[in-house]
Amino acid sequence: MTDRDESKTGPRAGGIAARAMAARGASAPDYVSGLNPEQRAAVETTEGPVLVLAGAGTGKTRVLTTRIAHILATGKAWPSQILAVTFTNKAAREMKVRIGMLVGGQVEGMPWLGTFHSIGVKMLRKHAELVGLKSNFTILDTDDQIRLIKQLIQAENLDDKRWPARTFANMLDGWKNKGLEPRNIAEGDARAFGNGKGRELYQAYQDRLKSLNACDFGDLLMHPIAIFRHHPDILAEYHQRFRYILVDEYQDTNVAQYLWLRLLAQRPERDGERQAVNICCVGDDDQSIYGWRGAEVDNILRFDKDFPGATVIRLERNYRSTGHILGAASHLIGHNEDRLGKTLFTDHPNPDDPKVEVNAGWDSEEEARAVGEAIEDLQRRENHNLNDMAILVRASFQMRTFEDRFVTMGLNYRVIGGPRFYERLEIRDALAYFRCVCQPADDLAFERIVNTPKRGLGDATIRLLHDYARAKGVPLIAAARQIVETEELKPKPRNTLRRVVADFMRWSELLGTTKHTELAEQILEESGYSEMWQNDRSAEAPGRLENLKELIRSMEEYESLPSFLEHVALVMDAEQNAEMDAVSIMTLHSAKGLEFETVFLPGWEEGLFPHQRSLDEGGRSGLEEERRLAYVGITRGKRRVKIWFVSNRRIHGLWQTTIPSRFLDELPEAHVDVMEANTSYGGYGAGGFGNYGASRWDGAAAFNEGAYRTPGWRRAQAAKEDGGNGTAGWTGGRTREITYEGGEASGGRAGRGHNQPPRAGLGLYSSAKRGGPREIEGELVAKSVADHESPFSVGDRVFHLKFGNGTVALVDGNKLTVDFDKAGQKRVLESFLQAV
DNA sequence: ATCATCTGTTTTTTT
DNA sequence: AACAGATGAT
Repeated sequence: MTDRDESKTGPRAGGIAARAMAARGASAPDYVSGLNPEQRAAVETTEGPVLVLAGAGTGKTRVLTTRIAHILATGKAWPSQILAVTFTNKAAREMKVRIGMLVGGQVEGMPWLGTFHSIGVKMLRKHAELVGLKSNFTILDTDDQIRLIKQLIQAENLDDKRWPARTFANMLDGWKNKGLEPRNIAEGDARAFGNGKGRELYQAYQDRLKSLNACDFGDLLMHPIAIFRHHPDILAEYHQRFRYILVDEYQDTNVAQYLWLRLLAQRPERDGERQAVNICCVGDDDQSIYGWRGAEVDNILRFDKDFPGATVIRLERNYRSTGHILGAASHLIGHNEDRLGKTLFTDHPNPDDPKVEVNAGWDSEEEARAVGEAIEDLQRRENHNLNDMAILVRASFQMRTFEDRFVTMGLNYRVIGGPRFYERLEIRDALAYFRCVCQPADDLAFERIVNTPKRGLGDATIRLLHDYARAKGVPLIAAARQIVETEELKPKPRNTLRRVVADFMRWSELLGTTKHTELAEQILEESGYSEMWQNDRSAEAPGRLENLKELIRSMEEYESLPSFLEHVALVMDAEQNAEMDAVSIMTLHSAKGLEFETVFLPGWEEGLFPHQRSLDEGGRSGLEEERRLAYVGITRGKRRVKIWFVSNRRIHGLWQTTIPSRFLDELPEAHVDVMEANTSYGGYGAGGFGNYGASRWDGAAAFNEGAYRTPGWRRAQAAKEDGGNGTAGWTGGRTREITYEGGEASGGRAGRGHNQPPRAGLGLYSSAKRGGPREIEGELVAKSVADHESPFSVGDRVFHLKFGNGTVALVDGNKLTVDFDKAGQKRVLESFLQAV
């Protein structure tokens, strides 16, 4: 190990260790005083393997950070001797801040606290030559990766439509997540792609990466693993260095990460004795939500075997949420079979706390509006900060509706993990320029910008350049430099290319001398890239220029262009201004680890949540992962959780009727309030979701069978039969009309009839008075659907809230085919139509 | 070489 | 519906 660390130089004055030691009290240090016994055990059991099973909100991060502070304070290790791995950059950042708070001041000197990937790069930079890379290798992002794969597929003379690069990229990712090299992948997998050329493509891809002096995300783990395996001396150095290893979110580690960790943690025997492995993994099997990305919950279950004699500590005392929220979450997650089984509890149950709310909406727009109103309400009436509220969605496309709504309302919001700064077109272009300057072998970057802005260097020229480069075996930039001295190109492109090459050479020379921010600016100016956007009259051009400025600004904090590029590749996410008061909108996945006073959970509908794809691809375990996601969502809330579902959602551009998520049925009545505006509410089991969407049951036998054994479901069934012919749900034609008018009346947004606030009494819960026809505002809600006697017949003119006017073309029970004047022919439910 | 139009695909989650 | 990529016209 060449870098200097504190084990050699001693604690620096003002360094973290020094401060930690100063903070240590004579007896029990005060940093443990606020801990409960389990937490304290997790902090103080520093020696040997420890597995902490930490339920949501049980102070997991606190334990981790305090443990580190404890190790430092007791002088067991220097900061540089602690390896602390987190799953996300956000988590790493937070840990740094919190350790800093414990120890006082900023954290410096924890060089090995970071994500698997950032630590991986750090190691790889040091030993790059061992895997055939140079220390300044580039990290490819998904976009580069796909472009490269596409080239390879074409080079193999495969049809790139039949064998999409994206698919292969996903396969690659899967293999690397499992720690598989080309020779190790399953035969079947290898044959499954590109006419059986999967393995060859993988190998070709790796070879190409090497010649580009690049690696992808997976390699940041794969390469270190290979190095550890083939160079025991290097591994031994790391063994010696890392006295303590801490791993956050252990349930989310994949096989590659597991192998990497195990190599670092398992020490060879010495004098017949296993050396102490001071590894502490913290996780929660109930929050394992990255199975689709190769995470193996199994890792957490196997901990004992990997590290014999492990101490297992359970944290079940929840400090975050109310009893109702915990009750709802626990009951829901109880439906999972594959779990270690923890039960969260709180010391402060309070029956006055608000129950978990379930709300119904007509469509996604109404949902957004209702959520917006609820937010304003909390703001106004309860004086809540927007910062204390979050909307957690299953899929990012859901965010847009909320954004649209909040913009018109003038409500501050902040999208977390949305379209990423560094993924924007202009940013990627600019970065490509910088990459070319820093890494002359970066062909992908060069290709990206040779003709951006348009210079007249089209396909033909690039192809020639490519061939030339391949023939000479040099990178594209080098080839370009040579080719302009030959007669290969026509004069016009040749001169243009010569200018481009000259530019890059000039910039490269400035790299060492000019300040990097100035150089960056200069590159964007001289290349004509800034000008390109200045001349662009499109609406987004000014924003793009602004982003470019922001890019330069954010470079200030880094010392050089290369180090900035590294940051970008790893983080991909720019800091957001956390200053202003704003509602957060994010996916459930990115919400993990966070908490909010109030949490909104929209989109609880079958197909969206649980997501259809999880169901299709993951079967039961897929469903269980979705349920864990729901659990994560609910447990983000400290005081209020408000769930929404709607009956219409636009998917792939067309409106679809949706039915409520099965997860709603899995919530315990005792902790849940079904928000209903109207008259009689007969309990949500009885009145409720079961009845909703009765029309969907027509062919949905599967829906009735199998998984549905919950009390709520049975009640729903009972109610359904109870209602007998004619009272099932809201399929009655008049229902729509009533709700429609209700919506208009209080909706406050005329002209958009389909928008309608929840108070209008959708009949979604069918406001069950058990056993009888239901009434809403004095009107009979349900009509017979049993005999399917449609009020419509072929040729009738009808109106649909989404599709507008049309003519009935076919009647099939309560499903009608309608030729809409504008929207074309659609198959719709009778209940969505009104006679005109 | 570049632009316009047409096609097909897409939308789960992320380091 | 929105977008990317491909194709054909200028």
